[in-house]
Amino acid sequence: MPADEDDATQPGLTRDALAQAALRVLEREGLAGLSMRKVAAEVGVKAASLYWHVRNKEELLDLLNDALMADAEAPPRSGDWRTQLRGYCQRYRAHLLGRRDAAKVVAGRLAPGPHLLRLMEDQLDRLREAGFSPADSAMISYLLGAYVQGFVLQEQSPMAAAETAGAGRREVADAAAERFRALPVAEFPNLVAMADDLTGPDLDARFGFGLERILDGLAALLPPDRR
Amino acid sequence: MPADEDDATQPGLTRDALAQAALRVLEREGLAGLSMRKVAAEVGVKAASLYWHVRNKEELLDLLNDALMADAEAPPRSGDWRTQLRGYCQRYRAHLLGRRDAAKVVAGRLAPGPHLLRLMEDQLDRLREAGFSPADSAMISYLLGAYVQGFVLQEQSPMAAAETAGAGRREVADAAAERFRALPVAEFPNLVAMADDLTGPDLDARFGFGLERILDGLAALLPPDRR
DNA sequence: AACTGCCCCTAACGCCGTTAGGGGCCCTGG
DNA sequence: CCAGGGCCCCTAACGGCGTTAGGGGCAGTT
Repeated sequence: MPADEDDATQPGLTRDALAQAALRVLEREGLAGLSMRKVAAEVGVKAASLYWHVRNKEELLDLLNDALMADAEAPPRSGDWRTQLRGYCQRYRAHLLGRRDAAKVVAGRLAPGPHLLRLMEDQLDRLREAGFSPADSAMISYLLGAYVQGFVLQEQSPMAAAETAGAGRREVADAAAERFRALPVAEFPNLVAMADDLTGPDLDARFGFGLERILDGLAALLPPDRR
Repeated sequence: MPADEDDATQPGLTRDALAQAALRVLEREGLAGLSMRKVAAEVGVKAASLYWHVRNKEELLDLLNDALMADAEAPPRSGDWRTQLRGYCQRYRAHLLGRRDAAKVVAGRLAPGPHLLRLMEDQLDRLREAGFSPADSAMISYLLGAYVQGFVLQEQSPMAAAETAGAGRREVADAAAERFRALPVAEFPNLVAMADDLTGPDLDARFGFGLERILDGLAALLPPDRR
């Protein structure tokens, strides 16, 4: 009977191998298409066998959540605090955007995995070094996380929808702009007038804009000589 | 045969009645427990019948999304722009927090429903009035939305998990703090030291902190005499 | 009276998460 | 050498899910 499916069947199944398999299934099928049965098949095993390694799907998603963060990198430790913090947020966004449905997996998961903890630790360290108080540093970390995750969640979901349909990123934005323009002008004058501003496809610029506003606000917390 | 279930069976089924039923099921069972079959039962009908009124579950979720925003209220049009904008964000957060799984339903839904459009229109109006350019106003609206949704998503999900388990909001926070404190100090000195700051249960304060930073950043966009 | 939409039904498809229970395999201790 | 026991996978099944096909009754129109 032919046995080997693709890979790590050799050394027996590890939780780590499961996480990697889940990662591949996520990339291929999206979060909605990620099922126990498919992950099991990915490692060459039947669905029920997964429950030996994992309590339930929720726990598998925790593993997946951490695996998604495994190769996230902190920005170089050079430049002022603002440069470093900006680097953090932009890398985080790019990282999430680069993996299918990553924002949906990450968002609202209660416990950060070890890889994310490592990043948080480093980020807090830099915040302290920049001169923020411990309490402020913690809140800032939370603030930045909420912004980046919220932003990516909104920009990544339409991409997922677009994959379902045939369209690309550009078409989705155009369709959205069209919907705004089609609104009754009497009732929604601003939405109609700003349709292009609201739906413009340059999400990088929109993300950067918000980020700079936040950084401006953070700078005001520091004594003038440390800004 | 006894027929009447509870309500709107009288005038025939409307999409609006469907949305209301979905809202009730959401409140009772949470998003994970919201199924076509349950919504159908809620209106006294079998599951397949829903497909006469709605293309698929996704479309029902769109209706639900709008229904969730139906009774959201804009803050009073008094005070300076900062007061009004703060009111917007705090009301939005409170509104989402007040309905079970609302953040999950709203997050990443591509098309805002009519009720949300009305709020956006009003918010844009006030931004313009405060002196922000059209392009800036659009980006600011997006920024605030991302922050509030991202924040609420992170704070509401543990509540959902807590419902599943037996714990309350407080216990969840304590458990999280315990996890941070239990980390190896050598590797995560900041996380251990700031465990209380990171998991403190006063989410209102944490939300307010981030919000004020953002508002500070926005103020810098205005000419000094309009701040 | 026949027709035509409207609105609901039953039945079924294939998928899902999860559990019960069984059976090989290998390591260990007698 | 053999018995026991953990480890790891299996088959089979449960109830629930979204969705579709096809049918039927009831209204209003022609």
